[in-house]
Amino acid sequence: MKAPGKGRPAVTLKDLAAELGIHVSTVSRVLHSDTDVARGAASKETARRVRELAEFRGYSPDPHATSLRTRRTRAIGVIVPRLSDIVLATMYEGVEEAAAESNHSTFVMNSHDDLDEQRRKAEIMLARRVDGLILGDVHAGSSLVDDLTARHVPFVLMNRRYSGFPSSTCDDTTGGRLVADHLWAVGHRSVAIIAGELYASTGVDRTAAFIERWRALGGEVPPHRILPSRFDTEGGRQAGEELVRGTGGVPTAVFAVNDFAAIGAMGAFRAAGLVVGQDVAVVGFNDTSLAAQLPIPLTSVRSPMVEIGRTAVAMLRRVMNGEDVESVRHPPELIVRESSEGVGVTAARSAHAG
Amino acid sequence: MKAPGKGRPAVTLKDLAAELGIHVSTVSRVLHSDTDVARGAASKETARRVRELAEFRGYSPDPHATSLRTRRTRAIGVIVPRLSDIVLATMYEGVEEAAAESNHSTFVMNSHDDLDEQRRKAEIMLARRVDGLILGDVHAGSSLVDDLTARHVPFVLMNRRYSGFPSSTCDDTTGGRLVADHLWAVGHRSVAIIAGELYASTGVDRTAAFIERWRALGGEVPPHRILPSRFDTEGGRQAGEELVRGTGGVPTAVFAVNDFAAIGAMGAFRAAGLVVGQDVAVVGFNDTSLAAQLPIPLTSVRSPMVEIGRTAVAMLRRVMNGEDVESVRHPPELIVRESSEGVGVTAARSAHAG
DNA sequence: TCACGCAACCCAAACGATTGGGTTGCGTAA
DNA sequence: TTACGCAACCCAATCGTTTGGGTTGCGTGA
Repeated sequence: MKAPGKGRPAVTLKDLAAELGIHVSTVSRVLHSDTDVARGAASKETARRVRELAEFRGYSPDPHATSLRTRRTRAIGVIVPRLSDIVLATMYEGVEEAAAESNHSTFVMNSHDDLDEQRRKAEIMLARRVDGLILGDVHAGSSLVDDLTARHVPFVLMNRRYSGFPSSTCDDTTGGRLVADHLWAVGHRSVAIIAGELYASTGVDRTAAFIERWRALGGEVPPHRILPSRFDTEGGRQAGEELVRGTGGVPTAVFAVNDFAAIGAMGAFRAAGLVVGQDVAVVGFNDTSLAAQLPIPLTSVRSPMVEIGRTAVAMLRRVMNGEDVESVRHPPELIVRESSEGVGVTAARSAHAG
Repeated sequence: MKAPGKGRPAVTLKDLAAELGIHVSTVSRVLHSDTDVARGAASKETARRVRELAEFRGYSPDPHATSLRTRRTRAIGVIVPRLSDIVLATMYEGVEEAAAESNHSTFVMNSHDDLDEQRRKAEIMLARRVDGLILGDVHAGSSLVDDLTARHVPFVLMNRRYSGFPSSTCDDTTGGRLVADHLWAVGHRSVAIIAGELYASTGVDRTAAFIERWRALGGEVPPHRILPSRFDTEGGRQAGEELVRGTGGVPTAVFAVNDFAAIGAMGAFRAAGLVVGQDVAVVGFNDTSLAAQLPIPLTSVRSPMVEIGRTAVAMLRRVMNGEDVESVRHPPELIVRESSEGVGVTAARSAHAG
């Protein structure tokens, strides 16, 4: 197989200037002004010739020379727990889109939700001289955000919030309430929560809001029915198995703060001989593309993931301009499907009867 | 909320040199030699002082100045169809890991499997002056690879192969055969294939190998039982619905070239009142983390996704060095689960009987 | 008539790092 | 004694852009 080898030298401002017989600074100014002539830098005619030649030769400014001179890179760094989590990958799509629209490039890195790795990755990005950071993996109580602030690094949070710092998230509080209202309305009274990681505001907020609303409705969620978990299918399965094994019987409804955890839990229930949607209702969160297509379609709270990513970029741009920004909590929407619908009533009723 | 504002100026070689009272070139050479002294650039004692101060001041070389001078960026560009596809996201994790180990950064972009966008993204990466490209989205017959070759851009392919160019992929041919052997052994004789996009070697190779092996075993796959599809759950559902609607009855086994398509198909079968694992066997591909946790665990072909990504980086490094490289096809492994196991025999038998 | 303004340019110093080629000054072999 | 080698440095050009500040030369108002 052929080995392509090195690329060829690119066209520079100097090349263009030489070919046109004018000075590079003139070329530079022309190519930077969007108007016809750059604040008197060149005649209309010269400007036209410059632009034509640049186009013809396929000139594209060297980003390193530019960055070296201007001290900014038009690059933003994004850190997420892991891109193989569809939720974060989708948010990143929004980030990439919005960044491209404002002529920025993005670097992404996985931190695997590890504190040391978060720091390490942030340092790598800063060493790359990114203009700002988007953190999608902030942990409750992490000192990283304080350090970044102290170092005057422009950044915003995404996905998870952290009080006192600007973030673009789903309104997880509303999301949790929607689920409580739904399960209550369908007739459930005995519920459990697969609550996610304790360091992630997503799981914490969804759980807290659910509980609060549930109480307001007159229900109760006993502590042993609130299970911290990983956010992936494996985590959901473990929590599901624990619920099946647990004392006091299986609840009639389970709220998993994440679709993947919900899927894992469904697996555990099924392995225990329970039919999801009949014996036990399951609700997830995020309404990833899988939810609707599962063998038993999953009720889930739809969060505007792409929009969350886009907003994060918009906010970061303002922060980089030194402006103040307010956090944005995007409203979610409950999508009811078979896993918790209609049949759920049966489970709840028979549980009451039994 | 506070607006962090701009970062502060970083330490430069000049700063270090001034503080030590020596010339910046000496500092540069010291910091670049891994040995005690740099080919006689400084005394042991000076070298020590330089390194100590650099560490103390937190010196990190400006990548733009370096790139400007050396004409290389230690950055590699990665283009994938979409990161929200767990398969590509996982391969990218391998890429990121391996790149970090050899001190390279990576840029990823989504092309959405659109030819124009592939070109556009590649141009953006080249404008960013990446040292090389990893393409995870090559289309059969695409001219992009030829153009890149003509321009002497170092690149390798990942995930999908393209004859004549170096690639790191799963051995999809073997994968397709494994599935054929398995379904045949379990007793199925009436099968269908949800074949994926026709421009992707993954789907094409898996399908072709399955068919070839199936014929060798004495079976047959009628053309109307080979359904091209998108790679996501929606695509699988559509294909599944078509199979259900189709003339000549539903096959007893279905091979979807992708786990997500398999999940979509399972949804369609279930909606039609068929029980997967009993009435119809389903096999997926890639063994994503979902497969094992589904309500009906999915038989799937495990492909070493992280390793495929890592290998792509290793290959690209060689290409960037001007060396020749051979394509690597990573061997897959069949993981049999409920969706096609045991019970499948029943379906096949009763189909024969009926 | 003459200075003054303005259009249309040019000049050169940065930005931070790398690197081929010096320049010292000292020890030592012939 | 002298030249030669070598260790330990320094010098300056260079990568491609940007940008504050010139310098021309021509038209024009007073």
